[in-house]
Amino acid sequence: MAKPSAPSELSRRERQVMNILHRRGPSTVSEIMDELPDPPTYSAVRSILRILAEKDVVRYREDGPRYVYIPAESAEQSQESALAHLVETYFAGSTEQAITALLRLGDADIAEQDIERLRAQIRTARDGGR
Amino acid sequence: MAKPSAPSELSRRERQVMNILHRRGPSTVSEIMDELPDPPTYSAVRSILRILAEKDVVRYREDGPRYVYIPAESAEQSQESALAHLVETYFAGSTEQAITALLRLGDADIAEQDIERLRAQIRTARDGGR
DNA sequence: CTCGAAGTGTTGAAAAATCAGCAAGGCTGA
DNA sequence: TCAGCCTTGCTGATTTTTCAACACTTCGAG
Repeated sequence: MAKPSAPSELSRRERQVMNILHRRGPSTVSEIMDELPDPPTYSAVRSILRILAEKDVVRYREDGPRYVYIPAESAEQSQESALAHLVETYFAGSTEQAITALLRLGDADIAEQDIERLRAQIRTARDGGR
Repeated sequence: MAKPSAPSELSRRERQVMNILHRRGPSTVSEIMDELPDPPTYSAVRSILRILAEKDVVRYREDGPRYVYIPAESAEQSQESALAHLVETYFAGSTEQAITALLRLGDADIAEQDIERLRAQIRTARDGGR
């Protein structure tokens, strides 16, 4: 049944819509349209959603008078594959480097030595876990 | 001078090429072509690279007889913006949740209690840094 | 020197994506 | 009730993306 295929297979607008759905969770056409950059008409947004539904990457259910769209993959699956792809693409597969960068991003004021300490502890935890 | 604009502005093929560049670092046209899924002809890949260069998202330098392409943004900048976007899109802006997920991804054998301990320490480090 | 392999520059056409318009149905509040 | 508003179903055209072909240059082997 047509696996969701790689995310890189989605077009630009399709990806924008999927990002919105991942960020917001269940959303109506209007809500999606409001968040799109350079928003096209209502009809155009609906066309994109129709295509995404055909590709089985979104599902929808009726909620009273309108449709509510959600990603077909579970949030956990999406998070996992997105993280895996990012680590592979930007950090040469090093989860540790990614975590370090994330720590800096989360709070730029963390002292360097604290980061070093955390990295060491992460390493220890990993070795211990093996 | 035309800032690189959002990555979501890139088309599908353009994005695929950028991912390859981020992963491999400096690459020739042939190398990029080899890594593309459903690789088109040499000419087609060159066209994409030409457009990316016009958009100022890649640069190239001559290396002997051929061109070597690299992303215009520094690796650090790219990592940072990619992480920020991912945290925002998939983790509701919570760096902590993202780190937790990353720990699980990196080594599924880490014991739950170890993860909890790390999370607590991260929180402590963050509060201390403020 | 001559030939072939490997690159690049450019152009234009095929394919895909994007978008808007129109008709019709249902809900809501006056 | 019924008028206005919001939504969906459908269709076709415009714009963008994607791709391949051709001509020219450079480098190195024989």
